[in-house]
Amino acid sequence: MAKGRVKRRTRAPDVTREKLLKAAFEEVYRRGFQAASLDAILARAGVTKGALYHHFPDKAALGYAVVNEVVKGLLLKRWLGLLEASTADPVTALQQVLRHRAASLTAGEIELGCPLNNMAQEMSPLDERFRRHVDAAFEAWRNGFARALQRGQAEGTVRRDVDARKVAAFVVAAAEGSYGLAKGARSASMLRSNLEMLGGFLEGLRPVRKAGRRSHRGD
Amino acid sequence: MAKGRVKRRTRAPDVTREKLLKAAFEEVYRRGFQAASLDAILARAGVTKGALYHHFPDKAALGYAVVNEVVKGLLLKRWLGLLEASTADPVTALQQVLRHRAASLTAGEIELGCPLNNMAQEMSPLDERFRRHVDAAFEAWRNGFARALQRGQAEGTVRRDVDARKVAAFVVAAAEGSYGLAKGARSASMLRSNLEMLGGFLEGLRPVRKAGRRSHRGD
DNA sequence: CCCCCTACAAACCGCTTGGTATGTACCAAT
DNA sequence: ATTGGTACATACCAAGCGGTTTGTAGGGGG
Repeated sequence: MAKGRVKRRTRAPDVTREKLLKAAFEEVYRRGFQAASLDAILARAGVTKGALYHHFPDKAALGYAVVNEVVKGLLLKRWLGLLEASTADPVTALQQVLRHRAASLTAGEIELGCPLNNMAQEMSPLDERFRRHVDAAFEAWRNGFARALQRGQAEGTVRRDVDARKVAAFVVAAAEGSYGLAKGARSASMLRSNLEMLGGFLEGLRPVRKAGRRSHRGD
Repeated sequence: MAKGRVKRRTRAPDVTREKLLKAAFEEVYRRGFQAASLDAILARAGVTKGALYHHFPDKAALGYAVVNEVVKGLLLKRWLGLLEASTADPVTALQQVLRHRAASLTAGEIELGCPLNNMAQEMSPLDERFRRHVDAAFEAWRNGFARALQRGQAEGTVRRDVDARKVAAFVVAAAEGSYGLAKGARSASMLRSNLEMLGGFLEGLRPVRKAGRRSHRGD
């Protein structure tokens, strides 16, 4: 055969690794993890199997890395970034986050839903390590909300008779459920409506400042 | 048995069809639709490919039938059966449904989540017909809740300043999200806590009475 | 009785899959 | 200049996939 050079670009293993992670994320986001083809990922990344199996022992490890190094950061940025930067009380700040999410929806987000939730629903029952990686990301999310609420409780802007961690878990669940339903219905308006409702629920977390306490549970 | 015949059981095409649907449901529920192997389904059903492809044109059609003839009915029975049978006001009835769901959780439900939601999340972006079948089931669910709330609005047991359909969608979303998060966290207590929170949210749907509150006690 | 269509069983097929084996260009250390 | 490990590319493989083809037992209608 001829001497034809195959122009091997200068070595940059970390760049290759990130190209793999990005391509894997995109493919997994569209097709799901199990249905995501390694060949499709490699084509998208512009590398070959040699590169993949040099950086990752197998497909599962690539999936774990996608969760830890791509999806987790993306989610925390989206849901905690604005929250932790805000100086408002946590209820208001959370409502701002919800409104900002509702205002900046993309078509892809409606169609494909939340990448973390997708992987959670698909892989949690099938791969315990997958489940733990995903749950760690969810826990970070819940903790971010819980810390904000606890701060509000300390500052007196959030009712003290609620369990901040339980409320945080509920808010995350309601948000994920809303994304999921909207994805199934292909309806951005349904998602917006649900996020608005969730904001209304948060309103009930503000302390009641009328004289005397009201009990929501009968006598 | 001198003859050693391969006892071909008497013809019962509808029985065969239901065995296929049941087996397909179980396999899809565990592995997801795409990862569900036809061979595994057939082994579970105790029939062969000839039977499958006699009753269904392809794998997708089997999936649609599972949604329409298995999952949809299961879901509506679980979430609307008790609701529509109840004579209480819709808020109370919905709270009863949530409590009943929380009380009758199985280990499999925690591990595998909601079968309809699983299929919705996996297949909605990949197959438009799948999405429509799934969405029809979700719509029936939302409509069931919405009708109950509208009845309550007509009877004066539910606030009239809320959009019953939007509230219904939110409740379904919150419930599904709760199942999903609990599945990822493998936590029955988290699911129960979330369902309880959702019940608390429903409490806010009761009409506000300026002079004292309603003190009608049921059960 | 004899059809003959229904309701399967069994064998088979092309293709894709995740994973491996092997070869080689790059580059820092010697 | 030689070496040697790193960072890939290429070719290959067995297994499993959804789907098709072919054969045939069952049983109601004539």
